[in-house]
Amino acid sequence: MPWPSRKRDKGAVADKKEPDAKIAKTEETQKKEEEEKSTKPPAGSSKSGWKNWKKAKESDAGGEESKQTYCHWLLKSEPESRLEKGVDMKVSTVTNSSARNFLRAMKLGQQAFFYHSNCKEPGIVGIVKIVKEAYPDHTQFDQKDPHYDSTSRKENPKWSMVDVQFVRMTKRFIPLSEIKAHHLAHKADGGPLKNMMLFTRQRLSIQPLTQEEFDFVLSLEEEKPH
DNA sequence: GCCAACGTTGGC
DNA sequence: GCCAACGTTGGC
Repeated sequence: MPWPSRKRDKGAVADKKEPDAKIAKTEETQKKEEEEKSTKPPAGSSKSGWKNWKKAKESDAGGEESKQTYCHWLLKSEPESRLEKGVDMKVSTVTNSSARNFLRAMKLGQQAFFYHSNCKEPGIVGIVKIVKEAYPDHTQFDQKDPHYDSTSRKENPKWSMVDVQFVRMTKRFIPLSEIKAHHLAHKADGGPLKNMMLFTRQRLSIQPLTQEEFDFVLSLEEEKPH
């Protein structure tokens, strides 16, 4: 049986009960890396990979998905164990430059919905906040780690992670079905959830939310379940 | 650089 | 467990 492809995920554990859960994230495609490199000043480039990486992060802000300044997020997590290379993957992400860009756009203190996916009742269960912005995921350099990536170099790490901290559970479970019903209604009447990425980019595991989307979804916790 | 084949996500 | 959606890969 073939192992899942290496590009799959970098999942460190993000158990919501844990105060300093780490969410490891996405691969940068080689192409992207090259693009980023080309935006850097050619001289004096004996800077550390880390600095280059940070710089790339800043220069990356012009992409189509960064036109808007996002200040809230939705993080998908599978509540049940799924084994990958014999290791329990609590958080995973797609190999996707969008996911990577979003991860890196996360700012200290921003809040994110913690969403349970791939389970009987998918939906939002809680709120976490970013306590450490994107930094290289050390597991990609650890040969014994299931996420070891022989093609990633320390000077230019392919994978990143952020740290999030549990803030609180939502006052009630907010099921996907309910959010979806609003999304459909809002598509017709122009309401705040009309473009919500949970539906327009259904497979993206790290998604930004606008202030309006965040506020609206949060307001649902005050309502009676539907 | 198109696009068919393929593989995975994740709702149902 | 099925399969639609959709991202990725690779042949051309």
